[in-house]
Amino acid sequence: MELAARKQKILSAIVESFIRTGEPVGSKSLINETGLDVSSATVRNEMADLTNKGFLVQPHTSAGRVPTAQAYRYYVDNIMKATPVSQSGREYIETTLYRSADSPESILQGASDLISQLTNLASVATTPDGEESRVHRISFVQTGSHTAMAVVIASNGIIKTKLFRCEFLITPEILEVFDKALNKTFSGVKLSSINQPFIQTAAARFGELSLFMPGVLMAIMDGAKSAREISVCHSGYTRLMFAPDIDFLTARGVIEFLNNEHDLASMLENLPIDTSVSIGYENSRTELAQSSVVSTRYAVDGKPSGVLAVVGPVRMDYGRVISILESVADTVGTLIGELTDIDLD
Amino acid sequence: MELAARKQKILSAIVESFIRTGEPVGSKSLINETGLDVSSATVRNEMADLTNKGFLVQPHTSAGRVPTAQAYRYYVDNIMKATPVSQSGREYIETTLYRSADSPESILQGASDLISQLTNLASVATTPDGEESRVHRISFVQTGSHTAMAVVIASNGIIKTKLFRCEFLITPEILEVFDKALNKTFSGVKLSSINQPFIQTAAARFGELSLFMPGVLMAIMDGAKSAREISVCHSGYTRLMFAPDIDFLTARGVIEFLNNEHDLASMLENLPIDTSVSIGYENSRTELAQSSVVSTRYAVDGKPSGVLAVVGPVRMDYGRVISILESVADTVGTLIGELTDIDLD
DNA sequence: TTTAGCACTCTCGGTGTTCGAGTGCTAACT
DNA sequence: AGTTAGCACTCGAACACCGAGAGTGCTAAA
Repeated sequence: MELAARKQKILSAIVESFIRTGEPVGSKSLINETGLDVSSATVRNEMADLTNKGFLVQPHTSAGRVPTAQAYRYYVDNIMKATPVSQSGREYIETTLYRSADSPESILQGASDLISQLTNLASVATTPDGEESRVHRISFVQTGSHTAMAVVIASNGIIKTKLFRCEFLITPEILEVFDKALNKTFSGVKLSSINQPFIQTAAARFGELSLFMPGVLMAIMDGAKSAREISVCHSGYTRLMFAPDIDFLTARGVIEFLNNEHDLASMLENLPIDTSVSIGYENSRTELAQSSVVSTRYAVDGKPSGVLAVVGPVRMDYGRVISILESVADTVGTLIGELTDIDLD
Repeated sequence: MELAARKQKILSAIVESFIRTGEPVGSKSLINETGLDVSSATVRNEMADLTNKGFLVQPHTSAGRVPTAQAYRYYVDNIMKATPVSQSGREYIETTLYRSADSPESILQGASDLISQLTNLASVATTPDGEESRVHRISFVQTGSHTAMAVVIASNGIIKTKLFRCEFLITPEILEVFDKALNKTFSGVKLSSINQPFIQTAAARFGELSLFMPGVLMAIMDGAKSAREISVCHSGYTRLMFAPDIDFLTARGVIEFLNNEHDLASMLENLPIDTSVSIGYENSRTELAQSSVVSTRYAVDGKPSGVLAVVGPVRMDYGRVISILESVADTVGTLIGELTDIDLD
């Protein structure tokens, strides 16, 4: 639905004023604040129209108007211009993230921290999934007389370590045997196909040698699993409790939801590829009906992968949040790209 | 201060009733609920006395009495009997924790989760400090053409991995050289003495070889540092928000405090060795003035080390919480003890 | 189409008023 | 001397009421 120029101007002014002050805005004060060249009565007429069309509501008869989710939606889609991040802001993002550019997990934890800090809201980020990657190599390190560590190096640059225990005394020779046999079996295998049946077939192939291996095989399976699985980083839940318009129940609901790995992951999975804004009840989750979620995906080697998202009150500065998210997404994408490029032959 | 038998009985009844209901308790209702064989007037007289002595307060003239922190203190010290954990409860604790008995960190994260789940409150736990431990061994794993991982194995069983990057192409031979040279330098060295100066002296000793090593040395220093430092696990902050008597501001303050690694660590450090209860304003931190902290330390090989703690409303079931904490502490102590015993020669 | 004017509506903050739970005190009782 | 019944008193919670102020919708004139 397209709105006439003046209606749009008035709607925009209302949304911006409300985002700023959080107070319902009346016809008179709107004229005072913005330099609109019409009388309050005209504004009132337009407002009545916008109310009929579903863009505004009145908390009660004698109060000003408050924008509905539909108004925010229109504002975000048709009016708002993204406030681009300044040069110095970009540099800050790059240098901050570069400092934690060790592994995908630490990059994304850093990104989440950074986003939360810049927006002053809660933030979540997911690592790229590893469904398509393969085992690059598996190494072993002795950590004790009966314990050792398996290091699973995946083709997407993710490295996972798992400890395991053996009944027998571990020697360098034994680890050598493990290394040879297991790399032969696992190298190049897709992470997603390393499951219980695969492990059992592998064990069968090793014959009696497999008796020595239950711990190792489990460790590898676990390692492959966690290298394959998306992991969710989050940051700044307390900031949410300081955000305006967020009362106890809302904050509690949102934080509880964000802490529930399963539900959160399933929501994040379903987010679109582009930057998107979910306002209030547009969110599928009732816990988020009082909040908005702004999300985007970063691209690794041109392919959209993990998501970066911000959760905050409906009344937030969408323009600023979107541009911060997109800037960080850019940087995260390149950093992770470099990680995978350089490391593998 | 010792109280006469009847006074003590009344105080106890008031505290227990208030813990249960959260309502100020009056003389009449107290008689109804407990089987006290005196009249309400007598109870009133005793109550007036207890109020003078500072054990009770009235929110207002015509309300019942509410126990003060002093009353809880007296109750915890003189009246309360610890509710021992049942046999099945103990078994549950043991089997749950055994499942995550890989490393000290995972044990303590598991312990924190478990405590929070059992008490329905927020919980924090710290790993043992590594000030006294030494480097057992350092191993290297190649992870890419220019990257590798240093594995620092400490004498207390803590294992830390750090990634590093080299300008030159890494080969197994180079890692071999690193392994020899660095284990010679670092094996047996106290973690606490591996700092910037130590690294610099070491680098000087390697002569021109050290030019190849800045990344490795940094990785080792970082690894040693994180193996030495106490790490704080926490769990169940959302549960705190569901606890009775915890309003938005209190919850926010407490959670913000718990999220501040530095402040939290300094509080935990100063906790006594025995099980202790800090009630309301007894806490040094103003953020915790509305809450109570119950804490204990687990012992590894007979030596008190990390702490387990619960944070919750003043009105909590101290007996239950204390016994849960102590049970978990027992199990954590033995599990960590086994970890360090078995793994080193 | 815009605007001035006006009657109307509804919240907010302050002010009684009632009701009930709980108290402290006193005098009688054991 | 300690305990208890009785009673007057206190204070907060709940509710109704009121006036001020902000904002509206409608109408009639520009």
